[in-house]
Amino acid sequence: MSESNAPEARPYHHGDLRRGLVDAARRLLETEGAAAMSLRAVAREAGVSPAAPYHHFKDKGELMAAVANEGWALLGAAMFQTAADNPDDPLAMALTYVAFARERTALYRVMFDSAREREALPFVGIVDSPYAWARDALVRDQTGASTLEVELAIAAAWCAAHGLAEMAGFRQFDHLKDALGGETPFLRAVMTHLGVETDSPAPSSAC
Amino acid sequence: MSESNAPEARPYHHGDLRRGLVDAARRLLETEGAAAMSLRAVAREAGVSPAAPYHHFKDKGELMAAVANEGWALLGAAMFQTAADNPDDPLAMALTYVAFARERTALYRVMFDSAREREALPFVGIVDSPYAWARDALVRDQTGASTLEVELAIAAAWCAAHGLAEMAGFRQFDHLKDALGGETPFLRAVMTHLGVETDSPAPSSAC
DNA sequence: TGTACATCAGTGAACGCGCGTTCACTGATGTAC
DNA sequence: TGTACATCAGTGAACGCGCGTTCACTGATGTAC
Repeated sequence: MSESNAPEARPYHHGDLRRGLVDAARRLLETEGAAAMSLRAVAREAGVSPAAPYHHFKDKGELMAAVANEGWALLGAAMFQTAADNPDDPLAMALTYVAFARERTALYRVMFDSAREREALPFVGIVDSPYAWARDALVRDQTGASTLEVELAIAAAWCAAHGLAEMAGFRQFDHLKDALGGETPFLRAVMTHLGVETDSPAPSSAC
Repeated sequence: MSESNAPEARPYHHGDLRRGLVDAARRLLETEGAAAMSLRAVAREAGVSPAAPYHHFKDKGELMAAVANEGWALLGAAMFQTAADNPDDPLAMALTYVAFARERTALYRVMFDSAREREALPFVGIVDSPYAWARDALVRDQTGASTLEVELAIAAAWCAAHGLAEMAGFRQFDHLKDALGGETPFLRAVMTHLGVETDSPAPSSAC
């Protein structure tokens, strides 16, 4: 009650500045965009001097990497939840992916760029593996499919989701969204077009 | 013969500095990447003082826009050529798109970002319209398809191509490329998976 | 329970840098007479 | 054909800015005795 409504009159020691910096960075990315995300701005946002972050991260790159990891963990958790709620529904998974990327564009860009160099899919090992879930679902659907075919299917779905996530906001598609009754129907329609379907019975080539 | 082999001892007036700046920018994007592409660096690369560009572009943004236009024109020309060489082959078109984006990553990023705000597809009106070609090919394939369905198909193919272009370099896919015998087979496999096919006889829902 | 001291996590001032942009200028070009 | 002059397209120095990073420092914390 009587305490100041300023940001809590932080004591000299922050408590968990590492966490605070990653959160501040995410906040900045969401509100100001990628260009505004300097180390100094992050420190400012966290209410701390420009030199403070160096007690927790070697350099700016290390902070960015931590932000990317955090982002993948968040997305992983969201997809894990979707998988639990909608078993055997690749479309629902894809829509969760796209929605996440659409809602946090700048964060998603940071995540995506960090994935470029990785050996493994970013999900693996971060959260108990939407990748594994996707693989299992596809294996269940397409009995007899080789590992290679399944991995190809996952790669394809991921590409489709990424492409859609980055393009869904294009003005060029406004009239399509209008015609279909909103953004979500548009997203569903495009993903369906690309073969990502609910409960997909895998259109076999022997028709 | 006797002339210096230095960059031609440019006279005081450049001749076509506007053109020179756009080319210099493209060169920088290809060799140094997006981060290195400052207005000053472009002027330097073009062999001109930092103030010179302001006689041809209002500000940095206007130069970037010109570079993006140039890029779309180049890509448009490449796709037009592909269309001429491989009629009725959406897959070939898609592969050309992906190859262009893969070979000039940074330029493609600039182009893509510039497309975000446009009303119309960037191709339209720049080069005699790969978009129109794509539409015609699809209309030919799927007689009776509504305009909306055709436009949805194009949107989907574009998303797929963009996603693949940005992800094809991922380390995660190395073993898939190896297993399939190289990058191109990998690209073909993914695009096929996403329904972009050579001479596509459009898998109808009445199977 | 109290005191000395090592360790940790902050501060704030300073560094050098490259950026976008502006300014007064000057060299080159072309047109009028 | 020659000269005066307006216009255009360059120059180079300067501006203020925010950046990443380093430095010597100091305040807070916890442990040993």
